[in-house]
Amino acid sequence: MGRSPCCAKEGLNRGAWTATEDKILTDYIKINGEGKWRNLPKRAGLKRCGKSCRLRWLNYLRPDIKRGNISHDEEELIIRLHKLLGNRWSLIAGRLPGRTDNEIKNYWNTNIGKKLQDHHQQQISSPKKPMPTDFQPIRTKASKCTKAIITTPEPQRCSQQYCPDTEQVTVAVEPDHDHHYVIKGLDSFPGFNLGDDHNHNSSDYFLKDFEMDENFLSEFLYGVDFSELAANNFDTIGNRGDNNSTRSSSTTTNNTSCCERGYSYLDSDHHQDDKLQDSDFSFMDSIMGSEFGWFCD
DNA sequence: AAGGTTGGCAACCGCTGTAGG
DNA sequence: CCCTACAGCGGTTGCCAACCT
Repeated sequence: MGRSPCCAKEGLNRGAWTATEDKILTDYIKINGEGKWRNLPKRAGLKRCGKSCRLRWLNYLRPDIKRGNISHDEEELIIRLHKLLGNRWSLIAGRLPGRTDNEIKNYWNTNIGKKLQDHHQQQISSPKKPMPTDFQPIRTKASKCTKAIITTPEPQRCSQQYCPDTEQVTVAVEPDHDHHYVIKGLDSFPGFNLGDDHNHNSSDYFLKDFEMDENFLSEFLYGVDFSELAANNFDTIGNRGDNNSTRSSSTTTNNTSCCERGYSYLDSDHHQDDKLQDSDFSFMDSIMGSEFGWFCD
């Protein structure tokens, strides 16, 4: 039916796995461990291709697979991660213990994606609640942030020399000796020199866009326990009594788009510590937004 | 009751990145 | 540097049960 065989070899089983095949595969992996998928079928005595064995193990037979429906918390987490990561199902699954990329992908396609589509249709016919205007994840094939575009609500504050046509300023972002990403050269932008001006709050400035190369995002997210964050209430990401995590608390209240509501780097309280700390992901709630109230209704 | 339709999910395909020779 | 094998990933397909007419 249109689908060509996974492995061109004749005599290999295809389609649904039998209980016997499952047992053979499970027993083999228990003894020999995962990996070497190509040789596994022959060694285990299975008439399957290696790819098929790997998939069956990872998506179904693995002992740590969580069964049952996706919970509300998990769903919210999936939405937020998808907003951040796009269709990087394996990355999303990595933050949901016991869930597989395939499961999340299927869930998205059959539930969440449809809800979003329905909501979009509803918005077109009778707009009620605000929906993110740029409902697109940020670029995900990225690994090192090299440039950031910052917007200010007060364009006139920005020197023409640096932003001749718009309210935007592009600055360089470089890793320091501790591998923290630092926005460079802000002091040279008169409009952003906040050293003697403490009247600004963190909602005044926004990172609008990022220019990144590979791995930046992965490094960025490394070590964040999203399941824990989910369990402790999404709205408090980065603000759970952590004195160093106050940057974004005031950035989530306006109605600007999610990108424009990105991490406010120029918080006057922290201008002397312009670093993205490894453990400080307080900007996440700004990036991912609190605009999903409409979804939960 | 029978046939058609839909939705959910498991499995497959093809592409890509990476390591090793 | 090139080639090959392998593993992993995301998109797509097919099966089947539930639902509808």
